[in-house]
Amino acid sequence: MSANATLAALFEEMAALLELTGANSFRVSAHAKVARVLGELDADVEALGREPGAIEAIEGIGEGSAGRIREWLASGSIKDLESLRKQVPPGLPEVLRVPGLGPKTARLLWKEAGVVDLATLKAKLASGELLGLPRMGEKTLAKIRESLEFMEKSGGRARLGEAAPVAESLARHLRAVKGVARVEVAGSLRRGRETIGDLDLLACGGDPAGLIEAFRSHPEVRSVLAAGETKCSVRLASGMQADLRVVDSSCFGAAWLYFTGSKEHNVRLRERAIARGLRLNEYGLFPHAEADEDSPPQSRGVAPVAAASEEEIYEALGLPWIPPELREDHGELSLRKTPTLVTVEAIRSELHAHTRASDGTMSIEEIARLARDRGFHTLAITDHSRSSVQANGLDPARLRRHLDAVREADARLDGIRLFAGSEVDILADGRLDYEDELLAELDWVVASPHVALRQDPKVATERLLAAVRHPLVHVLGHPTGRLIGSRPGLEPDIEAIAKAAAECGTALEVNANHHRLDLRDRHVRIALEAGCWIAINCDVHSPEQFDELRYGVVTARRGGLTPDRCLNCLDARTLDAWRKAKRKKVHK
DNA sequence: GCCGTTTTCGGCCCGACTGTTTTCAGTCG
Repeated sequence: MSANATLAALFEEMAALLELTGANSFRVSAHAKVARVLGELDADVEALGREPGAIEAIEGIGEGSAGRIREWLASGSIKDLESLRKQVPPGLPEVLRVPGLGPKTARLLWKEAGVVDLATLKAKLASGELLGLPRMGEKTLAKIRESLEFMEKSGGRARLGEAAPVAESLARHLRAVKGVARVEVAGSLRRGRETIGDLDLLACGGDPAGLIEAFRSHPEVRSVLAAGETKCSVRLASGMQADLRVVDSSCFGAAWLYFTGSKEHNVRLRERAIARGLRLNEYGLFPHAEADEDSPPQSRGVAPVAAASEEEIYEALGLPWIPPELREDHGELSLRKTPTLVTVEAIRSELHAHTRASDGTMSIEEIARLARDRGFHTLAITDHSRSSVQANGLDPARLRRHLDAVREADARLDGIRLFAGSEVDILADGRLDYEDELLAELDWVVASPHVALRQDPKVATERLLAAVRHPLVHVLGHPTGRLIGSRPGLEPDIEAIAKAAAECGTALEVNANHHRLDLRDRHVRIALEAGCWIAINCDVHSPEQFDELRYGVVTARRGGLTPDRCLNCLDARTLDAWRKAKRKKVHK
């Protein structure tokens, strides 16, 4: 684990321990913020530690935390953390992860009932001895039991590609309710995060009670967690939680903004509102409350400055509309105008696809026709190379016959250009899986790591650098090889890879498969800052995988990708020229 | 603990829902 990730985990732990010792809540959230900032930091905190003042310069990290970070970098431990660990049972922080169970309750259970971890919590729930503690009635205990059960079964977040279809099914179901004007997805799904904790939907128009009734009666709903007049939370059969809010159409924009988040982005907006003498909530942007009025402005009939659309709220705050994918408090509030990010519609080619020759399910002609039907002008056929035995990789003789077949199809089919290429394995030592002589015969080379994905980061960096600098490679495919939720993959120095890729003109791939999303969002940002070309590829093996494109696009958008830096947005002639120029450039 | 178009002290985002309350604390997003 990198120093950044380790320190993020330690600050996360400190925040939890502080909560459990009953520390000031602002102190707790300050630690949690330091953890978040460290986790998302692009720069290496170890390197920053060597520059005086560099750690303190990071927004959200003050003198105290910077001191603790340096203490850890120098000694490998943090005194304050060690002392907190002595005050709290080591298993207690995991009790905080039980949904519905917060710091106050965890502390109560610990101090009053001797709960020290999930195991003792479970045992004491079973024995009935928790009943009768302050605020611990039958219903509360039943909810805790249910939450524990849920944690054991599902344990975590769903992948974007699994959550999105479920949310869309719920939205369609709600749109069929009589009188409904609008139903939209919000939350981390709208922001396009690679994993989703729960689904957020927003609706307006029609009868709120009818909407809530329709929501809780969707066939996927297993239990209802809460249902009020405007809000309903359910647990789905998949274990995921889904929330619906019903709002008035006059404040739909404020609600959509609010429930899209992120939480940190919202906090920034509210701070900005206050600085302008305004007050922002999910009902709108209002003139700030007078000192003696502490009830919400909307309940006093105060007219909002803006509420109906997100655009007018941002405008009233002196901001351009910010695409949801950028709402993470990563500096987006300093944007002067709305960036033109890449879209699914702007993608005109697929540059990484497999046929039956290796491990795909389609013939050359079938996949070519599908690509053409989707409006693509170019498709790169890139079957696996010989080392990928499990994927039926092609040896040189088979590859040459396959190239002939692709070129024959290219000549025969109208309306689509086929590149005869390969997805060539980057071997563990950085060599490619075919001789240069053969690679030179290919129109298109995607080089990807498939084996030795637990390499030391320094070795992995050298390995990928060798592929990026190879004169015959066009694209570095799924650079880290990670699989979300199941395989961490390589941890190369992405800045070094990006720098080399920019110099050599090699494109870096955002693999759109929802298990991969590799490069990930923050890597895309690093690549763009270095000046790289990006390719968004579905890595198609079967027809439905063309539909994964949107996950790749949204990931690239989160990294700030504009169409002018995206290979797949080039027109056919320019792309072909890029392909040829790429090899000439490096051959010089 | 962090931070600064009132500030180096005194703030720090805001409302819905639930359960156990007889007016509200706790949790969540």
